[in-house]
Amino acid sequence: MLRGDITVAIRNAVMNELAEVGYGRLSIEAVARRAGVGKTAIYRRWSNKLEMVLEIVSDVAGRSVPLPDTGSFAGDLQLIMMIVHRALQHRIASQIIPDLMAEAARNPQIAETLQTALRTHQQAVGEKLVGQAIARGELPAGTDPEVAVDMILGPLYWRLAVSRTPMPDDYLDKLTTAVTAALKSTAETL
Amino acid sequence: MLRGDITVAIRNAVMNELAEVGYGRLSIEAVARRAGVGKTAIYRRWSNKLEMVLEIVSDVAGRSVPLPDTGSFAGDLQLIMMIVHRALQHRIASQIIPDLMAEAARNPQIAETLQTALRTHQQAVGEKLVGQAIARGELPAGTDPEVAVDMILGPLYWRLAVSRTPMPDDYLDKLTTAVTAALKSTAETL
DNA sequence: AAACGGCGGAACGCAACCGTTACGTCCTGG
DNA sequence: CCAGGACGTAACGGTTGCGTTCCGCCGTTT
Repeated sequence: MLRGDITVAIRNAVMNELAEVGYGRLSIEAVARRAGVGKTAIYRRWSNKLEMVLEIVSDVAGRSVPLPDTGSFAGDLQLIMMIVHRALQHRIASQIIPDLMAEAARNPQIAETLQTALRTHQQAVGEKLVGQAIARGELPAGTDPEVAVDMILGPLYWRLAVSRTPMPDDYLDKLTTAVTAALKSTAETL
Repeated sequence: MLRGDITVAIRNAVMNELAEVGYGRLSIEAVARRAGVGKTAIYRRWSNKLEMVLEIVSDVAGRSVPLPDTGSFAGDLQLIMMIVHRALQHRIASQIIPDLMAEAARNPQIAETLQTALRTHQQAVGEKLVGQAIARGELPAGTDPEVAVDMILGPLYWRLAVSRTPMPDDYLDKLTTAVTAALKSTAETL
């Protein structure tokens, strides 16, 4: 019975408000103002700020990225890099994600939500990527998917969401090369 | 004329409060309460929350890490990894840093402070590290110090401050090996 | 001994937000 | 045509924090 267009307006308002002021300073009243909506409309849908944000964010984050399978490890890696690169370049995402990550460090409920929304999927992609590459003989058998995920996401995240330094055109290529070399080397130490 | 012991109490309170609730929710009153101090004592030293936090944080962050020179690239790298690892494992640091980084994305003044306090120094370390390694012939001449810094800090930061997954004993070793291999490869693509 | 000044404590007026309630409007379905 | 329900608006009492002011205490300095 709740009107869909209003729910959409609220969802958008939450995302934008989250990007602008962060979770800590997000207020229901500001969301209502921004959405052009009464507070009542919000409280009719969620019972408080945390529940509202978690539901909305996990819904957005849950839209899963397809597992890559381009036929070669280099192709898969490049694809993932580009997807993450695009995602982290979105103004809203690049504001919200670090903010929620920081918040997750002190709020177990947020942590758990992000965990299930992101990490589970992340892990699956990592394992598939590495598994395929090993099967094709492109990576040594002992390669650790966990390290792989860190090596792939870490530098990109650092650069785009933390350091926020402008990224030269050839940067992504360099990074792809570097990560490939890095992963090939990890198993050799065993 | 301001009493030093009280200044210290306030500084500690700010750091702890920052770790617990984050910048967004940090309140002067809570700091005063925590430090066992009147609000007046705080306003006598700083004129508002932002100024207070910036002064205190940049003071702490400014304590510079010595430039590494162990004689070999592998040694330098391992040393840096361990230093960063230790730093990011501190309860307070691992809470405050992501929080301020997120805050910096929307507050230019915070961004600038962190920039001068961290990035400048970071860059110097990166350039020295890579420069030494190139001089020794351990890295190819075209190696990009910027990529190097991202490859070194990115995965560690991701793991310790974002993902917060427990770290196996051999993880640092694996990472060191991987990063070394990664950096050796980057110049080859030129 | 007296003056100075930082100190904690308490209270100030102001603003924002919380979560709830009451009201009047509008749209929809029976 | 009428009932129901979601809507926006407005107000509620309560809480929290701001930045300021005034007080009385107490250790230093002179």
